[in-house]
Amino acid sequence: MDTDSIPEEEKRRVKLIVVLLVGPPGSGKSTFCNHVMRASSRPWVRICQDTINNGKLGTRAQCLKNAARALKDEKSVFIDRCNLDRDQRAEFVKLAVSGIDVHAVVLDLPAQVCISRSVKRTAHEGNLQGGKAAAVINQMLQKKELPKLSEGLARITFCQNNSDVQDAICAYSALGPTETLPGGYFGQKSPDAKTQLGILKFLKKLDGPAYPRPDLCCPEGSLSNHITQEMQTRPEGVGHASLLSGTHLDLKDRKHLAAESVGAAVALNSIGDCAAFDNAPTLAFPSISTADFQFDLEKASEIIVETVLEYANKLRNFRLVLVDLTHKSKILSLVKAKAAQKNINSNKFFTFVGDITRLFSEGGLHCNVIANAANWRLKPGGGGVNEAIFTAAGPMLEAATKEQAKSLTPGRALVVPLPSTSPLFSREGVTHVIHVLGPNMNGQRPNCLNNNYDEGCKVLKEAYSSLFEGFLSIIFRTELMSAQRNGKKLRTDQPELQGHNDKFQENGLSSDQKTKGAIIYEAEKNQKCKGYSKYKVGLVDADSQGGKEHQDLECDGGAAKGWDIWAQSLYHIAMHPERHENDVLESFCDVAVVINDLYPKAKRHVLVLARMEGLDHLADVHQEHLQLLKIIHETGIRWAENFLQDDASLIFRLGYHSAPSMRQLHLHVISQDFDSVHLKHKKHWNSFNTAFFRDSADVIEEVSRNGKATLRDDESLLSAELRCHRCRSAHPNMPCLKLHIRKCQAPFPPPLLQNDRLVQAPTKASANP
DNA sequence: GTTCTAGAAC
DNA sequence: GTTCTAGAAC
Repeated sequence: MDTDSIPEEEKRRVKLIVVLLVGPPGSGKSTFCNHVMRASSRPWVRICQDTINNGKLGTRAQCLKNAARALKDEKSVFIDRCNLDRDQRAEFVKLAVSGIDVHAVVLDLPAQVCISRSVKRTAHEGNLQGGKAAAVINQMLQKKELPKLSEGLARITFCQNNSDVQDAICAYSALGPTETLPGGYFGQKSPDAKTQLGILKFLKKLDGPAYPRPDLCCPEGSLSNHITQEMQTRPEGVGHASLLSGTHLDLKDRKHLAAESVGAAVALNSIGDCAAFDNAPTLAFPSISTADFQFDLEKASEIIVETVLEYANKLRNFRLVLVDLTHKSKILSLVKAKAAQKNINSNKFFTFVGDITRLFSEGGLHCNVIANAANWRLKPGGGGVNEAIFTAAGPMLEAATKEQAKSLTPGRALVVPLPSTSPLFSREGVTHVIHVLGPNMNGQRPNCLNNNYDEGCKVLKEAYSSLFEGFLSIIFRTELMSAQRNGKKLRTDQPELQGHNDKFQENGLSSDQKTKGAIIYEAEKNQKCKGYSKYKVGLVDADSQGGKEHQDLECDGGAAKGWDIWAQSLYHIAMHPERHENDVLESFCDVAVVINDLYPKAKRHVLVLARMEGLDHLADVHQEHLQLLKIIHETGIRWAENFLQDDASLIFRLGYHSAPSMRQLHLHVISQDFDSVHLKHKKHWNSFNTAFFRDSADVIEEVSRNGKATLRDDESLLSAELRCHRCRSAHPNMPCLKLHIRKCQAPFPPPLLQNDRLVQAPTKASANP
């Protein structure tokens, strides 16, 4: 974005950032910068010492000079050099003056990875390639000194694998010109480590707030034993978090904070699995209705665990944290016990003792969303969590809330994006507050249910479902905003879809976090449906979707569910893209994965896989997956457009097979030349050129309107006569058809030219209305 | 999803 | 001889 296009008043608020990339050659520093710069709406300058001198190696002084010049031009800066030790970083840290933050992004990938990348390079800017790379990198890593906040850095993000890198790219890509990221340590790494430390070592050596590992259950007996022993000797109320935050913190100055695994029975598969959740979107929530509203604790804990269980498998990478101020909290013990019984994944759900308004600053637990046990008037005061949150957030929370709704009914949740000026945002990294109103059993408070627990349990369940739905929708909207920031808008002129777009723009992480439309989340009342993001704009009546034949989307943990082994390869790639690095073209913000079709049926044919359990095929798609469908669509469009840059003569169609052979929802992005040796059978042709193929834009429209897509999976479509997709002429067999389509240049049938079903180069599109 | 095979149809 | 189809195996 050109700074000239930023309005004057905005310009004054532009928040500049200097990001020092820290990592040896081959760690992906330049790639990181390029990804962010391509996707970001903020102006960036990449300063690379390897090329700064007219394309040749330059000096640190030149880098500094260029950085200062870029900042003067109100451009944020990437310092793309190794920056491996403190001295190398020091001069750049001095660029931090008023209004300019200096961050570090540490690309701490295994040395072998960096060496292997460097060895393979053929055109590295610094001419470090081939065999000498290994020696140089090993030498450099000997001197590595991980950065610390005390050097003067405002934020340090540690990336230890590709997934961490992707997350960091997303975080920086999503930053508008006036935004910044919360300060502190992100990711987990002891700044004192020279090499990858054993996990216990690095947990004990953190020198500042970092994510604690409350959920730590190590498969190796030695570690868990060690921790158990330490817990036995620590002062009461001081849990893992304090232990993990290490010896540099004065425990006396801290409130007693304890993070506790609620699923201790579940051992993690590997330490890597723990790390995957460190940067996951996290919702911290208090127990609803059990304090002032005097709801029965036993029943409440049952409902919490039951609802968490339903949501825990809906998305791969997020965390839910039940928070209470006191270690002796009965509700925490009850929930802990019940969650352990149910074997809930302790990465995704755990309890935490602490002040919900100071989880990061005092407990090192970063939660980007917190829930408020609100009152029906959505007003501050009244003590408890409500008063604490309104006080900590400042008056802007009341104003932001008021803009959205004046009151809340029991069982509902209201998502309020927090203005970036709020201390909760800047200090704790909280981007949204979700107000929740639970059922009341206290005669001294409004809407008392007089011990009617049939109704009470129903309402409490709705309250938690609404809360979790609100949280998941924030994740989806954030992903979508990120997609839109890539400079592409959803390709649809459907008024209904446009409306959804507007909603996202209003309620996503906009630069000033302002919102207009109110989104009230309500639980799906039909217990048969386990959908999770049904939302409506404005204050709406709670109505049931009643009678809809929703499928149970519960996760099966990877079981075949009737799919043969050969049909599961896409599923495995979607669930574990890190294990298929050679196949994965792009992993988009943990939501979608792009791969080449193994047997492409055209010159260009890629698949966009949904990274969500339980979405085996189009039949599993419902209203709650709308955002995901849009992200997949957007990703597909982006790939089509990339291909068009290479070959403007191509035309793409995006869609789903009504009844795919392979498990895991996947979007086909396929060029319409159908020029491929793999296109052999009638079934191949008809699966892309009859109603069996459902255009992505139509699917989105149908799901948005009807909550599901129309499927045309009758076998007769696949065995229908062969017809050219352009001129509709019939052909006796595949060779004849293939001969014909090679030369047929007839315009596409009118239905294909509507609703953006075809993606083509702009000049072609205008010539082919 | 693919490959392979056998037999039918042309 | 070539193409198509269906079924089995993976």
